[in-house]
Amino acid sequence: MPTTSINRDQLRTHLRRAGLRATRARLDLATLIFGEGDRHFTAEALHREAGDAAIDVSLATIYNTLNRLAAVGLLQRIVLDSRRTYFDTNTQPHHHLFDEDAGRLEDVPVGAVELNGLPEIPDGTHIESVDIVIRVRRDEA
Amino acid sequence: MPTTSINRDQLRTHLRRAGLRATRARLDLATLIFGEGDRHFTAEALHREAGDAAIDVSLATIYNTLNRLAAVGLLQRIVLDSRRTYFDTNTQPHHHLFDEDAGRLEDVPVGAVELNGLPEIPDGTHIESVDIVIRVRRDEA
DNA sequence: GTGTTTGCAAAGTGTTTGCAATTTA
DNA sequence: TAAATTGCAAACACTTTGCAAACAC
Repeated sequence: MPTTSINRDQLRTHLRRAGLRATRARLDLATLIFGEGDRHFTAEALHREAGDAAIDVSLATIYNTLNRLAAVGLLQRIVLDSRRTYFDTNTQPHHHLFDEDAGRLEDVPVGAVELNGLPEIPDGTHIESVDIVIRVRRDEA
Repeated sequence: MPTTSINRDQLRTHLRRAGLRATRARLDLATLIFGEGDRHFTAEALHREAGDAAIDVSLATIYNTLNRLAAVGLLQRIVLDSRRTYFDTNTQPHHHLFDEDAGRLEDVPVGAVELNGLPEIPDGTHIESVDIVIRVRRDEA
């Protein structure tokens, strides 16, 4: 039994701690989402995956759940373009590498990028996040 | 007369060089867009601004024009969230600071951020861009 | 003249919302 | 039982597209 597997009780606890009711839909989705290490996915992809796993959840509930999980910090939202919003189970600070042609998103550990010095920020504000996205494309043939 | 002002002939040349026909709509829009130094704006904002300036251009043409200008490198596109796509007249490498509460986008000169080392990128790909967005929020009262 | 661009309205996407029915605690 | 959540369909905001008329070169 892999150490990464998570059982329903643990998920239930996770949800409760985050102030969310442990409904069937959320437990089912959480199993998919947090079942196996770090992952990136879109709402649409998760919906498809749920369907394949015979988990019957509406797209509205997918969005509802993802938004809540993101709001409580259990997921990170990454917007790549006006058509693609990904969710990331890795909520530690890190960056992203996006393959525009394959539409694939990968984590880049913070260590791989050294960032020195940040600009002045406006008075009365604080930094919420520093998002770095490295976009790559397939070389021309 | 400020040195930043650009006249129609210069704009006409810019467009031609980029392989775009210098139509009335494009010249009018280019005047707004490139008329006064670096700026950030959304398609919607530009449409409103055009209306205010008695420039009669449809939203479809705004998008069409912005997309072409971005495609030929005269504008940079910046996606901040799934609802907001900004265009930036500054096409030099630089980063962005986004005030989430005010919805305001500012340039951050490359010099203000020192980026050392980038991750390995997949074989057969090249880096298209490295986008850094620093998101700030108003401090709680 | 010929190919490009425009404007309109209509179609698309991805996401959110209103609300009654259901489920959770 | 009260409050939260679900599912559906309808609404949304932003963006793109099809096509005939207008225009640039």
